[in-house]
Amino acid sequence: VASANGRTTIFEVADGAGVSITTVSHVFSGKRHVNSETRRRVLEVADRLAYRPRATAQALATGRTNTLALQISVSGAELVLNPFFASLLPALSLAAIEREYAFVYVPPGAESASFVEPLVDQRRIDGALLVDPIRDDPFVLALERSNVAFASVGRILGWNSDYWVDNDHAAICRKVLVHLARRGYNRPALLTVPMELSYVADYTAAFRAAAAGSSEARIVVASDLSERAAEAAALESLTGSDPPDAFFCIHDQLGLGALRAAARAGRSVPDDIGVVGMTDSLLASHSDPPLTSVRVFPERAAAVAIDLLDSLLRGIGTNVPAIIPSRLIARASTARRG
Amino acid sequence: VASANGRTTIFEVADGAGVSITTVSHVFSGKRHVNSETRRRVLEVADRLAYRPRATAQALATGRTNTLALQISVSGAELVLNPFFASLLPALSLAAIEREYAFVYVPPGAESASFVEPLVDQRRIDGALLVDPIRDDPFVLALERSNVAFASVGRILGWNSDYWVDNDHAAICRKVLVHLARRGYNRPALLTVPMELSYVADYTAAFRAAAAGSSEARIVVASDLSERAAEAAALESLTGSDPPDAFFCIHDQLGLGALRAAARAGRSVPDDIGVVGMTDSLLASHSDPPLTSVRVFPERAAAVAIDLLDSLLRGIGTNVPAIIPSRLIARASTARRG
DNA sequence: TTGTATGCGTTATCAT
DNA sequence: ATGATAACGCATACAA
Repeated sequence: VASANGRTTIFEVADGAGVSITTVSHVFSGKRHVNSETRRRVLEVADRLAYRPRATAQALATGRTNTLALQISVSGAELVLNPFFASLLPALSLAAIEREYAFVYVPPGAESASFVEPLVDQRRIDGALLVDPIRDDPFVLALERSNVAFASVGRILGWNSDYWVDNDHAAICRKVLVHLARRGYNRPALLTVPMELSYVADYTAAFRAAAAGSSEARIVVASDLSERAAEAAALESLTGSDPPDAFFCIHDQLGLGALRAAARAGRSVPDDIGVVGMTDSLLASHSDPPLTSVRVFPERAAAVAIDLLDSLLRGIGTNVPAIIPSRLIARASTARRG
Repeated sequence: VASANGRTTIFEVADGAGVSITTVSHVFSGKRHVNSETRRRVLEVADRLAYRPRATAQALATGRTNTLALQISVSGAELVLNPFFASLLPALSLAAIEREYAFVYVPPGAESASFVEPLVDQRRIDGALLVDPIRDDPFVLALERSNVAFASVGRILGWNSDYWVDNDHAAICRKVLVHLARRGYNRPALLTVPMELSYVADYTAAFRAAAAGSSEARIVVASDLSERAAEAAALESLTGSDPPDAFFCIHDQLGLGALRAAARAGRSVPDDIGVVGMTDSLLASHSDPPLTSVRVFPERAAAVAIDLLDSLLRGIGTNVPAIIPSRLIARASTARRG
């Protein structure tokens, strides 16, 4: 019993079935045809001995580990609050499973530097999937240096590649602006943050493009993604000259800040000020008033991203960047009366 | 250049340093003494050739992969809302890194069944860490069947093991009841859910134990972890006979439900009804009124858990279950006047 | 359709 | 203090 428990090798199966290890190998890999009667015998013996090819031996022989690395560049409160990220992890791992990859999780930031070295240099992974990657992250640098393949959800600013998927930020931006205009908000501001992420850059660009022709684009920058920072920045713009009558916030949390700023400035939401958030997190439905937000689809993005990486690793690289559509969820924060 | 890029083997280093591969191996493993001058030469050559021992070859030779699996049994909204879980993932992986383990993430539930087989049977992992494990989960069953070592955060109900860490639920329960009593709430109810997790069972037991002697323990069971379910259950108890004057909720989200129930029953919080939540999530500080809650320390739990698993894998198993302390954060929801 | 023999890059067991 | 060489368990080029 003890010897049969997982310690069976290809030799014992070959012996038991009266064939060579080559045949056993091919029965499991399917890489060459095996007589159906022979195959049946092999499988029967393998089943009886609870045989499964050892992944470590396969890895040494083939040079491939069938393991991918995953890094999500955001962490802490942002990760907690954002259903896009929270769903992405399980979704990505499930998508990888279907392609028979195992998944190593890599924490973001400088603290992961010591992790990156053994992972990349010891060749424990075939490739990596990066979510909202940052150019100077130690992991990204290591992948680049060691020439390990990767794909990303969100582009890497300053890096040219076709291997990424993303939400359709430009379309989202247009959709939101149309929504606001229909409700009579005609001086919308973009409430954003100074972060070096592609989606941040995309919103700024899309907002500018949409505003061109009308007045100058109102862009309000909060110092970070916190509600407090958003409140301060929004309040300043509301009390300044030419105040906006709506905020399109690139995260729900910023939206909460905008709501508070409106209250402190003595304006009512939605009558005086409209507020739109992003990612449709639980904060959006629980705020007062509930926040109009944009729902994104992490499961879809995950599946597409793994597909992309898989075909890159197998050299079937005819893919192009993939764009995932999203959906506007209208709530009270933009339900202006009359 | 191309040949030197990560494809260097122990042979080339041995050649370059004029020693045997045995010596090179020992320089890197430290498993036997090497003359300091020899060591210096070896390291110099290794550095020049960018040599790192291949993990796959090490794994085949030693039978150990230096990879751990991690499974968190909760997902979706619960994972999003609960800072304990959200911080646990990065914290666990960092703790694993320090022990030189890579980390494979295993999604919870039946969908992971197809994942579990290759991971466990192909011996890709040395051991597993389970967070709030469930007895019938395919992964847990596979580990058991294949005799793979594991430790857990939270016990597995119906499974006897010393390899777990947990928050000090009994102490938390006492702390909360003392807090409520001091504020004059003397008919507290436990608001819980019917889930087969050790912490759920622990709270029920601790609450019963604390209530013994006084009146009978008031235990209100919501059908699930949602705010809506909590509201319904709490409302029913408030409108029944012998209504409670406080709710100790085993999750912040249940606390939000209790707040709504109080409002619908025409009671004010905190004057008529006190409410306490758990895990001190962002929902707690953002609710109206802000929720008194219990802060737990995932980073600490993570480090201890990895330690435990590591020593189990190395056979240094003198460890005992570890209990992590927590902290009560008092807010307006229990700030009864007078 | 199947088998033989070599390679994958280490670690570990003996030697010296 | 250091070496030679046999595992480790599979995949695969070459043969038959």
